[in-house]
Amino acid sequence: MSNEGSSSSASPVPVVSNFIADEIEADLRAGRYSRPVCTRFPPEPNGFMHIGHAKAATVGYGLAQRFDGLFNLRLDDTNPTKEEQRFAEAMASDLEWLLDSSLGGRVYYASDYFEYLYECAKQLIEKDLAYVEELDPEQIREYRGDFHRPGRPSPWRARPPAESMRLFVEMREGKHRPGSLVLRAKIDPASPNMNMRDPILYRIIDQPHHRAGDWHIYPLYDYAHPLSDAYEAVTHSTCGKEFANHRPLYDWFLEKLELVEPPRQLEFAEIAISRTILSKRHLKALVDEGHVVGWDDPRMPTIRGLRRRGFPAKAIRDFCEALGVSSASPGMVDWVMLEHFVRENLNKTAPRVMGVPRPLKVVIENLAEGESLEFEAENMAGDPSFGTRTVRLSREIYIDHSDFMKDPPPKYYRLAPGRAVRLRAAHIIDCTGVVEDPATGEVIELRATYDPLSKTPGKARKVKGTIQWVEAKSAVPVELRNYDALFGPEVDEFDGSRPITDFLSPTSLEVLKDALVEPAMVGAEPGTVVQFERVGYFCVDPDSTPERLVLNRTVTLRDNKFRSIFR
RNA sequence: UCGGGGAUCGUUCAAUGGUAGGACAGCAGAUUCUGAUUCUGCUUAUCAAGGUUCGAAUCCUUGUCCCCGAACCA
Repeated sequence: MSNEGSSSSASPVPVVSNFIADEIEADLRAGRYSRPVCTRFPPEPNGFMHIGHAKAATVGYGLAQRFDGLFNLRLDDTNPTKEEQRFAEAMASDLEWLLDSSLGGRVYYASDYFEYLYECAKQLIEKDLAYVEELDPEQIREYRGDFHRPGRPSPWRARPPAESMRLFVEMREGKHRPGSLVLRAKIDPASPNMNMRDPILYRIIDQPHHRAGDWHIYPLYDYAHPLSDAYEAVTHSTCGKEFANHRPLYDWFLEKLELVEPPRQLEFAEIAISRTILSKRHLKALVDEGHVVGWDDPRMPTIRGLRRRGFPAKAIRDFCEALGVSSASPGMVDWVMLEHFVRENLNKTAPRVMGVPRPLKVVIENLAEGESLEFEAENMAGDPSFGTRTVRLSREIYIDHSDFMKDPPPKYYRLAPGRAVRLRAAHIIDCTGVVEDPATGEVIELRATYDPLSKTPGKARKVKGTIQWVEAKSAVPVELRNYDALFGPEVDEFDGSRPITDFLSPTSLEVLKDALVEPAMVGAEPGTVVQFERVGYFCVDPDSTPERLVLNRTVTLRDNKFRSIFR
């Protein structure tokens, strides 16, 4: 019954068509590169991969596929105070799951280039293109000016290269305190582009690196990134539009170090998703403060969370593809679009099974105690390859509370006093009585009769409604975890000025402990996604045991038409 | 208003001087042993004003609005 690997069928090479593909195409025609196209996805390993990373990853990967090129995962671990090895390893495995493809060993770390980066910095010093700065951080900021005032040259800007070289080597050796010295590029203190006002290349951090070992100086992004790209033979370095202002600096390093066939930085619009927080800092807070069970909590927008909740990798990829790649300003895309692709994928892959979230007992009066009828139910209507399962109808069954109304509105097709519905895969029943709790007036049991002819082709009468049900005797109790949005609708206004917990949705998790499912679910492996007909998709949680089934609701089925009858 | 980027259905992405189109959402209808799926049809957009042109979302001018940038973060 497991369908965990259902998305692992070889997917055809995606046809990527966007303005970045056009740029690459033009570079290829111009013969700009004598090496194959190579793209990369460069996350900082300071948390788990989330849905916000997915677009950047799939764009880079899709481009590489499109041009029959190479794709690298590069863990951008240049700041040992924020990064951890466990995050790096999780990112590699999450990325392989998302891409449904092995990275073929092309997993690299910026920290592996530290020695190379260090040598390049020494070259810049020799060329009098970098100098060791002695101003403290506040002074540097003061000298840098602002949007309206040009910066002033630092008094240390004219330091002879030999002296900078000596100090830089000492920095590496740990002979200076953090904050006391810094290596800066000598570009233009008065540039209108703030990034060009003698950017800092190296700072002192007295902390060993979790991979690279005993270092005292660490390169900054702006310096490490272009050189890492070049070192890996990347040709096209895609990134978010927020880095567009950094492009001149990216090019400056490659030019001054005289690297041949330098990579090109190409920016595209990243996108935000409604009702979703993608800041790793805030996601980390939710984990650390215990608002969720972990990074893989099914409510989390992390890849692991979505996976545990049953989102297929293909659905996430389809979603990213549908977003497209543009140079327009980043926008906000609706979470329901992601859900659409989840439904679209699962509709074709998730076996059908019946389950009742809120059981309501029905006694079938014309079926004697001990008597029962058996039916073969299709696991996927119209697709015999999914097989069938046997469902049994006997005197006591359960239907869902939502499928009965004492006073139904017009066009309500489900069960009501005196009305008939079909039990999915079985007979039509007529509701003959309602048993209420005398104290509360709540409906606690229904009486019904089944129509023996209603399973005979040609003789069966037509009824409008078909509902799911389970036999009382064989029904299996299950813990259903119903997930709504982790955050309330007002979270789109979240700007960090108030605690993230203010935006948590109070109803994000509803646990239904008395839900019942068909015995067919027993033994389903964690990760299996099924569709409860007429309800939604559910994924077997890793916490699930053969004794106690635990299912996470993936997404509900669309029910606009049903809802509309109540309007 | 220092620099950079951008503005097309409610949202998102196309159209690169020649019929403004797709996807999501929405609305109607058909089919249906899932009110699902599937199918059919429909509504809705070029920021504004000028200009060039037989013809402008596209080119030019002016204006308006939005996003990014002043970490020893990435």
